Amino acid sequence: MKPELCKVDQALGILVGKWKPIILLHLFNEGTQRFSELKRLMPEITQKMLTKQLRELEDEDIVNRVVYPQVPPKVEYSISAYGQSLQPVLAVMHEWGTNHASHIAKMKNDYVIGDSLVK
Amino acid sequence: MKPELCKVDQALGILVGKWKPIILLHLFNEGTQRFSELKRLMPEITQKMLTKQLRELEDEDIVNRVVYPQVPPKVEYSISAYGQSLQPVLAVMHEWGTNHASHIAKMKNDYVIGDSLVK
DNA sequence: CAGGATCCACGGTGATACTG
DNA sequence: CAGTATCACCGTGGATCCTG
Repeated sequence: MKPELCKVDQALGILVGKWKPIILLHLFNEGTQRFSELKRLMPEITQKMLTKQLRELEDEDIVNRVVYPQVPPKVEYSISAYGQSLQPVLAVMHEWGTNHASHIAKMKNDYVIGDSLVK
Repeated sequence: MKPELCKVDQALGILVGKWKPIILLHLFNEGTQRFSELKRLMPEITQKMLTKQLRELEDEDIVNRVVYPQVPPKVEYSISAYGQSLQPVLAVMHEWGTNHASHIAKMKNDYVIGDSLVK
């Protein structure tokens, strides 16, 4: 079987990107946001990256981009109607991810205790 | 909020890798497999990549690696007890991914029809 | 059989500067 | 304000050869 035929990769494809999950989280939680508001919510992201990741999400019809023709410019981003369908997916991943973090922590801890040695 | 704090990234982290989803799919569907069997199931993967991705999944306690001390070597891989917890996650992603593929196809199709122009 | 070791190409990401 | 343009780095993945 070829990797392209694995549908999991379809979902993975739109989520992969250093900032995409956090961008989606903000749009889901805080609702419609302007470009500058998203930037303020994620101080470490560069404008270039924010633009790029938003464009990619827009191309996949996950987010809506609304431009107000005025000066200074105003652009609002929001989760599209179709994008709402991602919510359960993100919820499952978030839940599993939360548990996984503690699972790995516990594994390492057990090892240290059993070995009586750090590192 | 820092991207590292997004738990979705935890799940993403263990799934990201060109061959990981397909490897997991085979281990879930076909059960325990030898290294060479996995290689045969995925003719396009290189030995280096198969080894690397399996090691990473093993490090996350998703797959078990059992070495039989014999000549020639025999190594079997399987989904770990903990790794089973990934099944619902993959199922949701697979389902969403399947629908997404047709959604995007439909979008492009609508565009072509509405515009009466190809490309 | 199941890797390990190298070398290399490519794309994603970041820093910075500029613009309508 | 909301981008675009350019340059540079680095990790992922691939090709190839070697080994217990």
